[in-house]
Amino acid sequence: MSDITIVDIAKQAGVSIKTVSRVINREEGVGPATRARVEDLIEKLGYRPNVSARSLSSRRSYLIGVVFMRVGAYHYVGEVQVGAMRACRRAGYHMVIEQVDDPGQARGPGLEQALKAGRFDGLVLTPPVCDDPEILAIIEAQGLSYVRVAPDRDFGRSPYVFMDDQQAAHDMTARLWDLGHRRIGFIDGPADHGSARRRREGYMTAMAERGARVKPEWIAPGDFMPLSGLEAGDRLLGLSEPPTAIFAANDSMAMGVLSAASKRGLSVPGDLSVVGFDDGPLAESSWPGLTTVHQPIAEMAEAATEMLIEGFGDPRFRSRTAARQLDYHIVERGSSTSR
Amino acid sequence: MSDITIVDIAKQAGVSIKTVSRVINREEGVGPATRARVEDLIEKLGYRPNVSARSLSSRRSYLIGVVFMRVGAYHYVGEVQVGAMRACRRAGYHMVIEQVDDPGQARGPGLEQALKAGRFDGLVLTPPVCDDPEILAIIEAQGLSYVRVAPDRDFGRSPYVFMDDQQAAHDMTARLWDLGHRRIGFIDGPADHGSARRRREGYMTAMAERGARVKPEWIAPGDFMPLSGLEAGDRLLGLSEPPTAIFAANDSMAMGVLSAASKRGLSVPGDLSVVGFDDGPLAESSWPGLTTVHQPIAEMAEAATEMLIEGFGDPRFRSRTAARQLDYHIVERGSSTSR
DNA sequence: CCACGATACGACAACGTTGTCTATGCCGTT
DNA sequence: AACGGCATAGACAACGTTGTCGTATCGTGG
Repeated sequence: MSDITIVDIAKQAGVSIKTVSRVINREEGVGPATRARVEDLIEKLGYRPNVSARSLSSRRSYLIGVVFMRVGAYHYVGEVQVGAMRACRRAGYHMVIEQVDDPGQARGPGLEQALKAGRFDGLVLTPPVCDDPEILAIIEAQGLSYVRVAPDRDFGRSPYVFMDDQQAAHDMTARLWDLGHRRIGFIDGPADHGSARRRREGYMTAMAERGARVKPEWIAPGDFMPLSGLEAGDRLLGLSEPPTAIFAANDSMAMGVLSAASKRGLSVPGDLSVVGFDDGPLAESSWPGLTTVHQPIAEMAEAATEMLIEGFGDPRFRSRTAARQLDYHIVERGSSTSR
Repeated sequence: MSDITIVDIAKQAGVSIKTVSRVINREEGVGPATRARVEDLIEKLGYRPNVSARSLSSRRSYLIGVVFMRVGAYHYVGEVQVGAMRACRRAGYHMVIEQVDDPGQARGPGLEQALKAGRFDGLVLTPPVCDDPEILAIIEAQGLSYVRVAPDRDFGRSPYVFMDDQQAAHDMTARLWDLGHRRIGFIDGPADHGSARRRREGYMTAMAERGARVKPEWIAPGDFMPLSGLEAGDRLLGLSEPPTAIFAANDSMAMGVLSAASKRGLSVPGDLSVVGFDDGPLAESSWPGLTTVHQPIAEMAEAATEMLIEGFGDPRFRSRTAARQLDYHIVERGSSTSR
């Protein structure tokens, strides 16, 4: 760790520390010659401002917290981190991750302690945490800035970034229909997960628009984990009139359906079409490749982090909310075909 | 954010701020009565020490950096984070994640900038980053503490946590042999990945011990990604004398092998036994379930973080290295059977 | 040539802790 | 009674920045 401080730079440059501070922070009021001299010296001595001192004085920590729960695929959280990190690095921020321990005791001591330490300039909240009223209450009580990714409700409560899950699921269902499928099964996500709900609604709407009567048993419960996809697939395929296509609310569960099919000796897509949602790493590596909705997870997290750094999410302006919508697209692979 | 400081507590308790500081930090030299009074007041007013001030004064940031690269399964990084977070929370630390941008330009500006900001009390390095000489050089030049998880070389260079990959792969190979398999294929990991190399060596040793001549074409290249497992599996199964069992160096690639088998109409484990390494979420959700080596990833990261916080890894004592070994075990599922 | 505003910079006090050093009181010992 | 030693506590100066405010210096218009 370099031991040189702003004082050393100031001395050697023959200016006051305040002037050096101004140069560092790109403030006005420094002549071009002075500025150049100071900058050279900073470069030459390899000076780095001390973050703690800076934080103490300016009351900003340059720390962004990303809060999530590990439900379903690790992929989701991974992509969120990738996107948030891009935005953080661009702006010279660091990214602290805060994991919510458990769906049940969401506000376990861990998270609450961490939030109350008061270190964060702002938080990025991802589903399903972004819809947890207890957690939101804690955050707001702290007076923290936050931006949400794909929230499910309280849209006026904070800025957020989203994509149209419902429309995407609608499109996907329509595509299966156009391929000639009429008995289309759906595997649901966790009950309290907004995206899951919206995907189900998109499926329902598309079916209803086409005059199809969706039998209750066509919708199987799932929890976004692969195992639940296997079970749900097993259940659907065991019906007296099994579906000819299954739409899983995420890729992991779709993978489970592939397993369920192979277990029963059914070929995909010959005997059964299977489609998913996410376009994670599994989708392109399965055989056959999985037709799925590409969700721009990293981009959403990046946008949210950007908004946070730009000052949206500040509690003082919480009434002025903002939203950014990103686009999805369907990726056609081999797991679905016409009937 | 609470605006009460140590001064407020001191005033109300009728003691000096230093005494309050002592109570907070559980230092000696405070009478039981005084201590109780101060603690009550802290509790009552909801006082939280200001982290920046504390860092500035004590020269510790209470920030641990976890450095990784997203190679192969997201699962690995996820588990690392889970483990490191457990240790961090126990000790009141926060966890900053630092992603290495790209294998090629490992020390992209992002990571280097982040490290040089000098915020970290210490770093946890995971493979393959923990073996990157350039990154190690940067870290050591900064005088940073670090502990490595499953390093591949330079064992005297820092403390580390590990498990015996080679022995585990040896055991797994032996188990396949005992099931009657003689032509056992192996799918390798990335070339520069130490764990991958050790697993291959375990396989080679076990085969050699049993007098088996491993044909070069039995070892197929892979990169820990599922797609490479599919390709490698395809290749192995296309041999004129295909293996009766395939051991993939991780679960993701084993999943690819399952796909390759199903693509060729081979049943697992009837026509082919498949085993993996990791015991990630995929292993139990595939059909059939994957026989694999359970790797205690979270526990290794937790142990490493603990060591870091306890002061191992301090550059002043770098010569006094320490190592902790954790245990693996083989999880038997349905994907392997006797021949 | 003067007044005046703009520009460029500096002095100094925060920011809220911890580290170091010193002071006080009380006990047991001689 | 004097003393040493320990337990307890406080005073005060760091720590390295930024914020606020003040002050030279300079160019410019009248």
